[in-house]
Amino acid sequence: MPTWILNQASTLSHRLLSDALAREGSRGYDYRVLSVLHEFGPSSQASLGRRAQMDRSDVVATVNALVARGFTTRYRDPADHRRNVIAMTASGRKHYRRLEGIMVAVQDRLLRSLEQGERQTLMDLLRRIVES
Amino acid sequence: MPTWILNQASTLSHRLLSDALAREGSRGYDYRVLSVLHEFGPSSQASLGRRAQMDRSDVVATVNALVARGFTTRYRDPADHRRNVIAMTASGRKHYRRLEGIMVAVQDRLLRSLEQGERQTLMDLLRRIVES
DNA sequence: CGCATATCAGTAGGACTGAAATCA
DNA sequence: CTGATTTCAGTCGTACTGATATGC
Repeated sequence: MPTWILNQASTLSHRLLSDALAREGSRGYDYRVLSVLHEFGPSSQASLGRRAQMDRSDVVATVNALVARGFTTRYRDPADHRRNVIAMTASGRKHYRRLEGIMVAVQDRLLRSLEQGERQTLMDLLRRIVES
Repeated sequence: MPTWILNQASTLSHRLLSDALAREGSRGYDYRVLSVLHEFGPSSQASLGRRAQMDRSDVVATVNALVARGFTTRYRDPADHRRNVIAMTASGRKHYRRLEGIMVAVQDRLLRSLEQGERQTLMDLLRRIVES
């Protein structure tokens, strides 16, 4: 069944990913938050959640951990006191680059049995499912 | 990223599936165990686990629930006292048929934006990833 | 003995909920 | 007031581990 094979592929992907990220002491949520910060710069937690498609409460926990490790800062937004501004530190950027490398390697490991064109096709089909 | 879009598709699939199964008071594990029993007949818990790709301890919990609802029986295997024999009851078969219908409907819902040939292609690509 | 099986207790990460407090 | 934001304390289903007991 499609749902079953999809689940198996996703489980494999998740295992490869979290094993690899764990070697840097990180998990999926860490990478997702850092990559949004990399792409969009300093952001409120709510916007991190929207862009990384994470729940608000998971953003809190993830940012707690990132701040504790010195990878991001968190301060109240002077222009809107409801918001926190989360920003990457230099060491956070370094950590993000390491995670980026890991991510690229994992993509290749996951898709190694497919040709370039097939990888494109797969992405296209999955995207259409998600966007339906 | 492939891992990301794959994860999104799988999350959508999982949501459709568990919402639909929940309407019959079941979860994914229930269906997986019942479908193995349907295909292979009475089985030990270890073989259920191997065939449904479930952990031994999750099989225990799932069979507990299925027995409690009268969908399967569990008795010691007279030929090998280490084993339990798990078998579907009549009401279990009826329940399984309901779940089957739900599963088929969910596949169609999930893949509704793809043509028949594209569904085949997708399955083929995913299978090759899993089998790599 | 080694190995397979079943059970229990517990862990881990991800997705999510409800309620409370703060403030634009 | 309404609505957005942050935080806390949980739940849920899935996947998995370690230890124990039993019996081939």
